[in-house]
Amino acid sequence: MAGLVQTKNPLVLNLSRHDSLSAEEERILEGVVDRIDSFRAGDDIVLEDSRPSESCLMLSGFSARYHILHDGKRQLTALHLTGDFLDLHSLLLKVMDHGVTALTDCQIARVPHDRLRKITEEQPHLTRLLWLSTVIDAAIHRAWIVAMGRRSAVGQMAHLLCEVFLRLEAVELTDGYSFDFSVTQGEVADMLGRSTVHVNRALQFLRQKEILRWRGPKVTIEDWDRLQAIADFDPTYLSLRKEAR
Amino acid sequence: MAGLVQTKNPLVLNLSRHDSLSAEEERILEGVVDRIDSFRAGDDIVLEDSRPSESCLMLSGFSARYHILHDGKRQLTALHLTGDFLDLHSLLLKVMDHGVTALTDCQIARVPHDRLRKITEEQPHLTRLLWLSTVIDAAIHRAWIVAMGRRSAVGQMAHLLCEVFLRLEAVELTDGYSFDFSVTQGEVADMLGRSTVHVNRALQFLRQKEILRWRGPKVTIEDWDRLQAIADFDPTYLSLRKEAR
DNA sequence: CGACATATTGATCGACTTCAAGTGTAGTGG
DNA sequence: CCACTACACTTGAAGTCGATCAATATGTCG
Repeated sequence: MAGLVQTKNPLVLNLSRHDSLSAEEERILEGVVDRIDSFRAGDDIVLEDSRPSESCLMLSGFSARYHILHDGKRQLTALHLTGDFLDLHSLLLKVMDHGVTALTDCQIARVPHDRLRKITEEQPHLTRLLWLSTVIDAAIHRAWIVAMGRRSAVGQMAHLLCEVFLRLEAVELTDGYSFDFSVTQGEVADMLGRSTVHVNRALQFLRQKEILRWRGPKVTIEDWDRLQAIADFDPTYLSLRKEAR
Repeated sequence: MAGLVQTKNPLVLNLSRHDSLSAEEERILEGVVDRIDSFRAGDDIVLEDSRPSESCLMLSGFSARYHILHDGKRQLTALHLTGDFLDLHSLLLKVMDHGVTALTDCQIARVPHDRLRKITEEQPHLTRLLWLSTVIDAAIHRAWIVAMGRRSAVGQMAHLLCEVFLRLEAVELTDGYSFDFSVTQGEVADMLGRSTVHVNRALQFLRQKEILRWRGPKVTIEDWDRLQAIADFDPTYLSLRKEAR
């Protein structure tokens, strides 16, 4: 269970990125997590069409929302890393419109819906911050739509890497411009909506231009400015500024 | 101003699609709309990077969220019709990460953020329903991502039409399998992330197979079953069932 | 009618997919 | 320590989908 030890509750860390929390609010969030579960890479964490009675918070690893089409094709619609909720929206949607799969081994904390519901009854400010986290989810969806629709494969790849870097940096999982991102090119292809071969070639392009290194799980951004330029990247949508919400 | 007359407040109609409202809640929603504004096709309703102090609710017409890339390409990331909020998320995001443009002439109701905020302080159930509406937005985003990434142009086109039909039906703007949808093929192209020419050809395919008719603003689905089949369409993500939230 | 936007069509081009090997690299068991 | 296996990554070739370019309708509105 190495790597799990954290000073603060991950939910506190997550929400306090966007606004300050009172001591009282922190106390409440401490009590909201039920138990912790582990998953192996490839496991399903949440099933499509299920009706969860708790939501899942990532403590470590990477997971992704996915859809499978009738012809067997898969599309990932979101990537989750430490601190992210994977299915907070199930509190309101009731029925999952997608599954969630573990891309790497990962640990998640279970947050029972009745406790979240109690927060919505009694803690308006915390409720708004939880709401905010689903709204940021949606902003990321929009950025993906733009990238899929109107960027080249290389631009889209670069955009994803910019996003992942900043999101990991926000939870202190980067080391300079390096970070662990142990997903396969096939999985990246399913995020981008492209073929594995093409993802491979986009990465080769970025490597050959000395913008990126990616050996095994370790990604290093060698030229952040050019990566951003290729991606036409604007980080606004990640809402990484703290302000009163 | 024809067509505006409605028995119920549009916000009541919107939220009561997903759960029942008390008389008290309906009364509160009646008082939440400030004024009504009109826009002409092509107008910007909300600007990217702005910090709105009110959110906009569609009363009539069609509008869309959009992003413009550095090279001038445009991608629409959401389509809004009667009853939809275009920027409810600005209540929490504070800064708009996209613009909203009027695709047709349209009327919108302004809902001041301070009144919405008051609801979040005092009305947990209404707050959850507002939250739900942003969460459905996100579910639609995911459906678009899947369609862009893993469906053919024809499948994607069919999927969009299935979605628009059901959403319009939910607000009683359909007439059997017909509805008004006066957007240009260029605008559809910007929703799908494809070229105008290709959208034209996808539509011709659907027409030639006698699945669809589309003359001027009027769309008629001639074969709903085959349209759904081509789209591989599952309406779950639209959350069109009423249940306790 | 003229002006302008939108829709349609054809031809060409290129990005990306698919298919099919081949090349690591890590893990397993003898 | 060395086969042997299993993935993942890489590469090349061929094919296709969809983009782009360029005309030509068609339609609408003043």
